[in-house]
Amino acid sequence: MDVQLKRGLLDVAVLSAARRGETYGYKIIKDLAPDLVLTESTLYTILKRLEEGGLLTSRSAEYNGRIRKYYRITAKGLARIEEFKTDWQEMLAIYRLVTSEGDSHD
Amino acid sequence: MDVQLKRGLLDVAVLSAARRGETYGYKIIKDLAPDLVLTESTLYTILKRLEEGGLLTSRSAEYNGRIRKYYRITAKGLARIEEFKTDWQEMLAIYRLVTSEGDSHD
DNA sequence: GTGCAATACTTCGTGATATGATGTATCGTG
DNA sequence: CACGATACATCATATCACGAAGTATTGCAC
Repeated sequence: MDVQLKRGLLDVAVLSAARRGETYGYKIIKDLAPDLVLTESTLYTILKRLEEGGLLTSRSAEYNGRIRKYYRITAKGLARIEEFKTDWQEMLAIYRLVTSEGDSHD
Repeated sequence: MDVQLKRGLLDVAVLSAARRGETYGYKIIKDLAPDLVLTESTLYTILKRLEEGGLLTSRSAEYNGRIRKYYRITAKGLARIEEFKTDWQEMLAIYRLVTSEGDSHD
């Protein structure tokens, strides 16, 4: 998929993965995998940004000898998803503009 | 609208503006204006990129004392729009993933 | 006839961001 | 022990949108 197109979905996709309950980076990658492919470096960059922005909170805990950083979505994160829904409507309008075959007006 | 979200549409929106016939920068801005706001610096950057990529061709001509650079879409540009339509289906899948309310409200 | 908005294109600098490469460390399996 | 999977982190790089600033002409109001 086109990188630029993907950009707008990355943040919200990660947020949505955290919406169903506490989760962690490696799991998010696996969970999104069928629909959205992202590498570790991309994901951890996003997680850091979302946490710094207050859209996610985290706690580190040891699990089976490995440290896991568990993320939880905040109210701000949920609000972000709602904003996305509004934005999507604008996206749809542009999508229709782009895909409307020359219906010859003007 | 969210900048990242907009990114994926800019190129194809500009291409679609050129699909209905030869057009030029300033006009594209006005034509897209209701649906998609973009400044001159953004648009001309995009036009340059699209031309360098062979998605548009241009010719400069004087119109009423001012120089206009007319753009025409190429086969490659049209193909890019078709690709976008495919990508959009993937976008839709992710959109549904993001907007599907928690299948169980716990 | 001067000022100002609109038309029209260009270039530069900056900030945001996705991603490959690389590194660290543990666990399970053959 | 070797190796893949699990798990997180950081750095360098390339791409890109956009504000700022510049150049130049037309047309209109005063």
